[in-house]
Amino acid sequence: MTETTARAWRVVLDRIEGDLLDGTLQPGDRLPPERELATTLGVGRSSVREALRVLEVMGLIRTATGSGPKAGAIIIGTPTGGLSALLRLQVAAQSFEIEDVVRTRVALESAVVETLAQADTRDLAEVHRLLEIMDAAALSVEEFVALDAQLHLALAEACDNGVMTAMMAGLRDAIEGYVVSGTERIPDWAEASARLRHEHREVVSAIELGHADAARHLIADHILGYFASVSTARS
Amino acid sequence: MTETTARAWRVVLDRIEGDLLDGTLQPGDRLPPERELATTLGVGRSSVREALRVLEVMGLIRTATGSGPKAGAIIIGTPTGGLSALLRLQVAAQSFEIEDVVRTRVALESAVVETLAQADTRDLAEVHRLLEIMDAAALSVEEFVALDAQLHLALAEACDNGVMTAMMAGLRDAIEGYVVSGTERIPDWAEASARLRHEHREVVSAIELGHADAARHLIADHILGYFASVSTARS
DNA sequence: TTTTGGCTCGTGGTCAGACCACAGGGTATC
DNA sequence: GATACCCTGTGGTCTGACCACGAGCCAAAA
Repeated sequence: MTETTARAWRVVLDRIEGDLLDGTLQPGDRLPPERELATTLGVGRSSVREALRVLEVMGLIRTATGSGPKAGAIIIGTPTGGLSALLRLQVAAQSFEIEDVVRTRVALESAVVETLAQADTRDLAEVHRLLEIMDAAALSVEEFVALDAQLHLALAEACDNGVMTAMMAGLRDAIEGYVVSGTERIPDWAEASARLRHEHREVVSAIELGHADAARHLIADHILGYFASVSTARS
Repeated sequence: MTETTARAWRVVLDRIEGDLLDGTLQPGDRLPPERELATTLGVGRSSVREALRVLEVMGLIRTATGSGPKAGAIIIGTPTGGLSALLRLQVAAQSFEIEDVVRTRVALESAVVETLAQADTRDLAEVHRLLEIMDAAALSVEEFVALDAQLHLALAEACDNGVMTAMMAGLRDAIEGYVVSGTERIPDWAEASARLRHEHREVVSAIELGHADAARHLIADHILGYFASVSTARS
């Protein structure tokens, strides 16, 4: 009864979600061609495309033109991009406060470092590699910020939790512009970056010593401290 | 030059995001009509619609037919729905593990209760209301699960952090099906629900006593305990 | 004058058809 | 046997058309 009122693209979306849930569609599979989906579901091709567009932006499918096995719409699982886009847009639309994003990052990263500190084994090779790079070279502000993002992301990835990794990346992305523009308010960048690098190493040390609580507080102070220094003068 | 390679709908999406960022578009504003956007940006109306569909699913706009001030596409900020849809789909596509979702919930809710416990003032009226309801009535499993979701969400809302609230709601939504079907594996539901209710009250007590660490551990055990009891036999 | 009924118009929702660009595979040619 | 060509299937896009809906307007009726 409500099927007639349901919008056509939602029919397509629900169908695909259903096929995903019951295993009809698996990661790596190809979706039927748009034209076929349209006739199968009794909707127009444009409605199918609207649904596919949503799936694409959310990182569920990848589309390619041409022919062959690599063409068409293929189920993938790259949640990071979609999460980033969503959070970025919500920040742009002012439905998310920067402060709330930062506090959420603190919550997630505290859990990350706590988990890492309590783990029996951990692979921090990438983290150490980034620490070295950030110390070695004379970096521009933009390069430093980019590496910093990579470092925090590497910590999340070491945790081997796809959800947390994706969320951290998304949250970071959402406030990327704010972080970059915020560096302008820091009077002595050389000193600030030295302090940030030192805090990074302290966090990693705490993790490797298994000091979970210390790591939690260090990372929280690290993040909050940076944003406090950046938001001194509120416009 | 790359404008020809950039896909048309992305042009629309980028334009709207830009207008959002520089304040040309504000929450509550109406977007130009689809046909006007199409001619303005030099793309087809279908491409405009694909972009608007993405914005709608992400919770950034609300569309309505008809005429008058309430019609058209209006900027809103309801990130919860979009986040839920995204996480739900990623879980369906098996790019998110249930276990990772649960652990992320633990991380966020730990932070929530810690923040509440450390706060000078807090409004837990809704939380207490839900606690009463869950104790008073003889609830079906579905009702109990729904109320439990509301309770956890109420805690997040008491924290006054839009990002965390949206994420918690989304994470909970994503595994809703799993939670409901998991109740079947619990042999003695009456005993289990009594225990869950008791744990809820313990958490709230710890918050109100200002015992931040205790609250953190209680909520973590509460969530992890439930999922451990539900996933005894892995298929 | 006031009310009421229908009319018009602008909006999103949908569909059908057409064309293009692209990539792979098959086929004819050298 | 190797190469160049065309054929086919795919997504990407545009155009035009129609529908449903809702608000505002205007004329006819009370």
